[in-house]
Amino acid sequence: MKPKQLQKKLDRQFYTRDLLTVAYELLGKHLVKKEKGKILSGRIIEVEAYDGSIDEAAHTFIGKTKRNEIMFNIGGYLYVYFTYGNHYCCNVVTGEEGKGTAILIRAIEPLEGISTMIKNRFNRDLLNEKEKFNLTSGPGKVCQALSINKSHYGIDLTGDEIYLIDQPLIDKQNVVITKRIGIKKSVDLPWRFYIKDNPYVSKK
DNA sequence: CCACGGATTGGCT
DNA sequence: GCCAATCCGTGGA
Repeated sequence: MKPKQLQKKLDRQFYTRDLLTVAYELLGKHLVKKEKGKILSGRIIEVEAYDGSIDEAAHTFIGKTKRNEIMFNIGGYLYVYFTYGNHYCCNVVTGEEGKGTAILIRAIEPLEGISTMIKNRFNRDLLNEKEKFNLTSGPGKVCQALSINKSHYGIDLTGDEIYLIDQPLIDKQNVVITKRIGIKKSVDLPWRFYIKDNPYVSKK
């Protein structure tokens, strides 16, 4: 890790650009969560883009509701939703105000605060070999490991609690662009981006 | 008020 | 690979 003063937080301008551009560029960036002085962070390995204007799988396809309203903000806010009765998933809102676009963070590679993430995920202090890559290899897992829940809905990512740190993408030649998974509508849009061969990529 | 299904996960076959 | 768990948001009556 670089010393703190050399780290550059991604700013509003980064998030307000085109959905797919931001989705691609999120790969390799560091996601940071601060809570009670503890820092939890990881490198973004896998994302999916959602655009309510043309994409039936997006939560904003039905228009603005109380649940999805933050997705219509200008880029740089956190959209957290609850699903399947158990899981939270977090998204980065992108674009200009009113677009209804966001990017689901599907997997990260743990960097800082790993022991806390283990505790958050499994309520234990140690992992067996099988669990090592099970820590943050899915959208629900990422939120559980970082303790992200509905209380973080709408957080401004240019603030100090949850934010992203700029990093060069060292796997540029290893980015895979393919169809999204776990959805039933608009299944053919190639809006899933991940780093090939990284062990934290979620299933398939 | 009620019915339905989901941007998932983990356990079992 | 298959499937149940679990509950809230959404839409229709």
